[in-house]
Amino acid sequence: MSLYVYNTRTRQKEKFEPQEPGRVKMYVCGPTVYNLVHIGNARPVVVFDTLFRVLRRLYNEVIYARNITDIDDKIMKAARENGETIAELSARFAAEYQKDMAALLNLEPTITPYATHHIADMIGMIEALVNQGHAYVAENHVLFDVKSMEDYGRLSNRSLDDMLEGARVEVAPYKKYAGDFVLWKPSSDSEPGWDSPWGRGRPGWHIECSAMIERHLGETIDIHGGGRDLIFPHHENELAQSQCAHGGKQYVRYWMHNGFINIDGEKMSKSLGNYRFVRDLLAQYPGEVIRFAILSAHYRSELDFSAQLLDQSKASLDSLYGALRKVKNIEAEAVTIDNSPAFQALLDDLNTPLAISELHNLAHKINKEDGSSLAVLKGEMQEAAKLMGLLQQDPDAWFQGGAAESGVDAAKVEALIEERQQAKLNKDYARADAIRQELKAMGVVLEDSKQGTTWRIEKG
RNA sequence: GGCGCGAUAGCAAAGCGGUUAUGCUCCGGAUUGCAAAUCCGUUCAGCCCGGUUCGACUCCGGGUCGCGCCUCCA
Repeated sequence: MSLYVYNTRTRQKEKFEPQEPGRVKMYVCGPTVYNLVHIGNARPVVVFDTLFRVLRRLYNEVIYARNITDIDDKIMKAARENGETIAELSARFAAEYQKDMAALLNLEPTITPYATHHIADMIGMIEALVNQGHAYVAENHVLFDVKSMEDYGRLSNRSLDDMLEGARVEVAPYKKYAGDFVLWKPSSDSEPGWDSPWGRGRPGWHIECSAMIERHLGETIDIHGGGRDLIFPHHENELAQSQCAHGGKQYVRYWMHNGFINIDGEKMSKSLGNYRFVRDLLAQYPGEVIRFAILSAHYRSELDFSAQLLDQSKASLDSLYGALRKVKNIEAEAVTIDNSPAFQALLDDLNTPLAISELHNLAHKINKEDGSSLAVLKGEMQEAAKLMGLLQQDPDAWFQGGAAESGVDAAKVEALIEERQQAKLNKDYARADAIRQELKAMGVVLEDSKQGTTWRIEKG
């Protein structure tokens, strides 16, 4: 029973073994908080939350850090436009982010470090790099000297010369070499800044993650995750900084990167104006549906987000919760899912689509069978689903969820069901059907069964 | 220009060198006072061209098409 993960560094699936037995250290790049987060920001969170759940099942101790970037030029710009400080703005959006991530049923990470709380750590690391000849000062900037590192470019599998050929950005004149990147940059009097050996300024993008990892997790961590686009330059540069600051010591053992989310077949971008904010999606779909949609494709694939995907996800969850509703009065047996196909699928580089299909298989068995096996099946299904953060609510709550928002009065529905029950007993089927129609008009569907009549909100 | 990814049925999406993926949808049947849910069954696959093999959706080569990254975008 071992976990296998695809390691970006080696470009193959590898057996996962933590550096310290029984203790896993994982870091995932969180958002820059200058706005509400979009669905693309949510994918790594959901994916690595699932990994976090799997790891916790396998190891005694899992330390999971997910940062908040609260100093950045985009934050400065947004704050200036709003007439507030970067602290106010970033605190506001960090809170909104936490709210959205909770709505998507993500667990709290063990640690949520903030960049601005680690300025001193960053300065310390930059000093170490300067002292060791891996960084230099030029025009109040401190730059990392990529040529001072033997195998810079290894993670993203590119040579320095290749990178520069396609570069789309002008090279700043103070750089010794075009590939050098900023560790520290000066701030004007009107810009946020911190005192440093190189004058008042602020950190470059990459140094925060390196410094926060060093502070909270140590020099070598097991897993570092994030979106595929972070491989270069962000993670390549993090790796360079940390490894050089630590005398060549390995920084990350397993690099994991999730694929992008597209919207109706197109990349999300400002120019296309097709950003999908999690907040807006949550107004239309339960968080569990959005989470299910994210997990319905393998994390390394691209995922096309569309209304159809969400509707299908909703339908699939209906089907799964339908089975759980059947056994809602049966106490689930505490089972070990070590050998369950769903768990095995997750151990194979987080194959969530396959794991979900196993959930369907279990649901199918529950629907079909009766008797003592149901308690075991229910236990297995709920345990497996829990590893993905799915199917943890009461089935009736699922089906009747959003009743209040849809303007449906549950008490009234119950009363009408009661009246219809009487009508049926009196063989007054005309009245019974009229009630069904009345409820249907309200968006309520009745389902008769041997155990009685249940109701649910019809998809709107 | 460099590096990399993908192409599976109406839609979404996996595993697998030979045996049903799975879900949604469509169609037929069972069940139901009616319906829903459920069950049973059926139809619909693997971009193109070669090669390896007894056998390829699965391995190899070539092509076509689509996509991503190449300094602050998850």
